Amino acid sequence: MVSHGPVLTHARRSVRAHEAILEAAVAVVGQHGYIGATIEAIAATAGTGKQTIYRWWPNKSALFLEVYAALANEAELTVNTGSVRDDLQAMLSRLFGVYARTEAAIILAGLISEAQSKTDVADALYVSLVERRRHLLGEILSRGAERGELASDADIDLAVDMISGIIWFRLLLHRDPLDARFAGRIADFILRGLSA
Amino acid sequence: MVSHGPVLTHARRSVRAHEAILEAAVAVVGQHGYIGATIEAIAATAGTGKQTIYRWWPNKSALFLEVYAALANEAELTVNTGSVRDDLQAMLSRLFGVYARTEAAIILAGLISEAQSKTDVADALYVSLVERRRHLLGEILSRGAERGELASDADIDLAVDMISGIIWFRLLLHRDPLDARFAGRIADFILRGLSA
Amino acid sequence: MVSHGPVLTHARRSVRAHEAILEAAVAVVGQHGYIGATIEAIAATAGTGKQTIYRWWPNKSALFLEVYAALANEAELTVNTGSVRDDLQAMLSRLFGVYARTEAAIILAGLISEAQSKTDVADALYVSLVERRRHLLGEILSRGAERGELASDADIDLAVDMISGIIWFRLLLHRDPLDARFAGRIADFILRGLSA
Amino acid sequence: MVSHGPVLTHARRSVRAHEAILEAAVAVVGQHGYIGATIEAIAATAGTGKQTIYRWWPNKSALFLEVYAALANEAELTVNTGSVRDDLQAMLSRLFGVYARTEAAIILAGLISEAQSKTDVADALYVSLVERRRHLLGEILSRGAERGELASDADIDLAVDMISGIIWFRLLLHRDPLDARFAGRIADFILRGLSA
DNA sequence: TGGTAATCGAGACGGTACGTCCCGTCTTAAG
DNA sequence: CTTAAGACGGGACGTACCGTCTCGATTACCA
Repeated sequence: MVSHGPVLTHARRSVRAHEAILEAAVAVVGQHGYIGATIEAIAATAGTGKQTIYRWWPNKSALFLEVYAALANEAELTVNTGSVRDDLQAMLSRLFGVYARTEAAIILAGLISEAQSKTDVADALYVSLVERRRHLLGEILSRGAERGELASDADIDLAVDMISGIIWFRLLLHRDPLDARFAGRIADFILRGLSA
Repeated sequence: MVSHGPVLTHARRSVRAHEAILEAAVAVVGQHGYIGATIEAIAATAGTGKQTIYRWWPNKSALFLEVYAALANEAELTVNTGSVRDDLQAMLSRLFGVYARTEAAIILAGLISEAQSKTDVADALYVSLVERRRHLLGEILSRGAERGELASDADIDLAVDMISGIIWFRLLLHRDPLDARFAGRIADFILRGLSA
Repeated sequence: MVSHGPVLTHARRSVRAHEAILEAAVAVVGQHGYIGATIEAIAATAGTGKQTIYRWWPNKSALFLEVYAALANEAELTVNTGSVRDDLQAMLSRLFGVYARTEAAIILAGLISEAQSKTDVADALYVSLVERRRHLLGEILSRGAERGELASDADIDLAVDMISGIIWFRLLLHRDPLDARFAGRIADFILRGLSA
Repeated sequence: MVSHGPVLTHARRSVRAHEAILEAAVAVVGQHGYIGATIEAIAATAGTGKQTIYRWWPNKSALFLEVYAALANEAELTVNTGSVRDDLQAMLSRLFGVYARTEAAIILAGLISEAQSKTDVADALYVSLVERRRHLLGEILSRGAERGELASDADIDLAVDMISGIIWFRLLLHRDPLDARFAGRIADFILRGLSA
């Protein structure tokens, strides 16, 4: 006889409500900004009770961390063309597409703001965003180094953060566009910075 | 043309109250974060009435824009050593000092967050921060270009934003330190990126 | 006419749950008062699901009407000593005992309060309480009248309500005690009021 | 130089809001009963913020104690005709009028219910209602005793509570009317009960 | 004696109201 | 005319319960 794990004899999380809440959060943050996105409005938009939100997320940041992850699914950013320049160009273009199409930027800015005074938000953001991004970009650059495209003393770690940094900077100031041409300029600059 | 001078000389803006409010804003934002820094708490901490705050600043962002400007007086960042590397190193070290000693990062993150959905905040931030920083860094790099330290096709504009970007990135994720060594790595990378 | 008897005889009302709920209701009302006695708390105390309560009682007042009836079983108040004074004294003493030992007063006050705005509660209370009490006291006084203990023009109906009234008044203000001595004073006063 | 008492340098209670709240409380309790009379609904009806209610009354019972006092101004019940019967008849008729015209009964029942589990409500109710009523009725009967209308061993204290009791009983069961005829029956019964 | 349907505990759900905090406006009396 | 104080109408907070619902598990009759 085989144990099948814990037996749950009670009603479980409603898929419908869960999805409605995530969608409503996106809609409301788009209309009223991060600070203006109230749990009250999200619940009303989603057609759920407030308690249903609080039951599954301890606070607004936790909800929006999940919303952000759903919007900017960075797992889909992996590329491998055989050239650092092309990899960077492709990956950044794809990333820019996400930011252009979604409310990810507004949410990101709000989360960064909250992270300044809430350690748990900072931790979650670091793990789900910084480390993931470092990993993705690190792989591209490491492969380039192995192929001999980069200088032996290249500061890869710094390059990785510089890419993230310039994107944030442009993204959160939303003046100049994040487009394929900009991706190309970044790739060029980074390659020069990593060459001998 | 004749200057008539002030006519209504009764009880004008109280210097004491003004300063107390700015100081209280810093103190409160340090304790409760940007979102948690309420006008109510600032007024109470400053020992003023709420109305005195609303009389002189239209809203929280306006107040914190002034607080930020007072903390991070970027006018004091001008340097001119005769070498791009030394200029960068010096300027960044000085800037990092400001961020290390003050609540500027928390405030900056809050303002960026609000800028996502409030155009006036975005505008003010752009003028008082991005353009100023671009001007300062632009001067350093332009002088270097004139001296022939940089490649003729160097993407100076991008380099300038990259420097701002990496600083924000590190600053707002507050994990790895912003110190003189890091300033050096940035300077090195940028110089390589701008060379032939 | 043919009785078909029960058709659906599967899984009937759980005696254990029923009793546990009544006991829990008494316990909770004792701790938190009538308004504070929530179905949620009663279910938790009884160790049942909320639905089990709602299955058998339409609302809180219905539940507490049953609880009150179980506590203050007025059927046990019948007496017949052969003297109005002794009957009254005995019956009231017995009644006071119930009120002294149980949470009946708290529940009664809550039901009266709800009866002000809910006709069905008012009706139930009238039938199960006022009429029953009038009947019991009425019998005592009628027997006295037949025996010639009372004046021929005695206002028996008013006397009956006066007895109920003074008890409520004392009971719900819970300052002065409801004891045998008090029962005696009531009996004396009523007898005088009903004499010539 | 004369001290003029404490100097209050701040905004004071709004008469308009205060009155609007009391009136709204009456209106809402009339529509939804005591338990159903929510602070939220009262504030909305009064056109005030909820906080304005909570600023001046700690809870619902405190508010309704004031409302009850305003409705049933028992100070206006004093009478002195020279005869106990006439005094009682007049006073009760006047009191019945108040109860017939206002929501006093619903409020009273709610307060009595809350008094069962909240000592402060019980205390307030006792002082503002029971003692006041005892005093008023006590005076009528005492004067009668001095005039020799009553027996020397008359149980005046009990008579007083009996009058209050019978009124509550009729009032809160709201079946039979509280009218002048009923006032007469009470007066007669009480007089008999207090005679030799 | 096994099938089966109502009942059970548990608790998620859409709601309403709670009592609190803060918003931005206002009123007051003192300077 | 500004100030400190703080009341005001309003909106959102996060929590407690409402009464309804769904979910396996249990129960106890009936075939």
